[in-house]
Amino acid sequence: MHDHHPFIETLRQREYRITPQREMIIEAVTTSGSEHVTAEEIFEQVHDKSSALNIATVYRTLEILVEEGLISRADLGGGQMVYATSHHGPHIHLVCRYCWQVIDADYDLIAPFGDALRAQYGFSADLQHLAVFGVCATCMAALEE
Amino acid sequence: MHDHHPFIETLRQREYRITPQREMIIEAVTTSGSEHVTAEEIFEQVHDKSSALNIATVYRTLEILVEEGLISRADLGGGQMVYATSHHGPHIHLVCRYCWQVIDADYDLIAPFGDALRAQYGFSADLQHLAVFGVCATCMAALEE
DNA sequence: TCGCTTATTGCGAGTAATTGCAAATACAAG
DNA sequence: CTTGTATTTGCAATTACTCGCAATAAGCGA
Repeated sequence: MHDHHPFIETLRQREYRITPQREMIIEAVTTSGSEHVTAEEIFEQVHDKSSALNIATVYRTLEILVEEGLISRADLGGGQMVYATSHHGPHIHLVCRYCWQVIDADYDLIAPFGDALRAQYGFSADLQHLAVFGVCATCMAALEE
Repeated sequence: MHDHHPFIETLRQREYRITPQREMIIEAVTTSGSEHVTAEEIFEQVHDKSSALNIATVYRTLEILVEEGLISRADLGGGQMVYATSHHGPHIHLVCRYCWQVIDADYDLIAPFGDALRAQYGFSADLQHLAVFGVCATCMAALEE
């Protein structure tokens, strides 16, 4: 019983059933070269190898992985959610709503805010993969000209 | 040529054309009793009085109002975006991803984060109507039991 | 190994929001 | 008031995602 991937082992321990679909999706999401993947990209990557997969299953599996804290999801505004494995470490995305450029910002900037929410409201905010919308320096300069 | 609503006047000054549809949508979004409205609610409210309106026009008009800074939009996670007029004042929504309860939090908590982003990255973040996802105190207690 | 139970999948329908394009119309100029 | 034209609208198609339900199959015990 050798499972090849720690995510599989974690899911098994938490009493999820290990299906070929889930194995393929986990394989795809964790071996992706880029930092962020969309559900559609995962679907295509897996579908190339095996046609036994439905897009709804991709969404449902990613949902489980997010709930179990193995991956994180962010809305970068391009009309699709993006997913990242948690071992990339917490980070913030600053998304410009004019040029759609994404700037990666230091997580430490938002950490005090998370602490304050926990202290004041008992609320544990998901800030490890936060997307913040706004206007970047370049576009701001262009607007003010 | 008396326009009744400051938003109309602002749009006219910025060289948008004033159509009956835009007037009705602005009327609906600003006279709504509740703090947040959805595009669908606005559409229904206006459609009751005049059938000359399409849902796509509602979305396009709201988009303009957001871009012009007259209203703000937030994704509270229920599958629908909610809109609020800016004069309600800045506020944060803490959305629990288990029970979907929404807690209104003090804007002052997030203000230092916005300042830091501006200082360090020249990025002007839209934080005046931010939705933050996480787990509320009640659900957290239930999970840890 | 063979069933049994229950989680999971695939499929199709449904939802909120966006977009391309032709028809309609706001508004300025004559 | 009429005309010209660029903007805006309505419509239909499309996208990203979700959901209900019947069929399938994972994992357990015998």
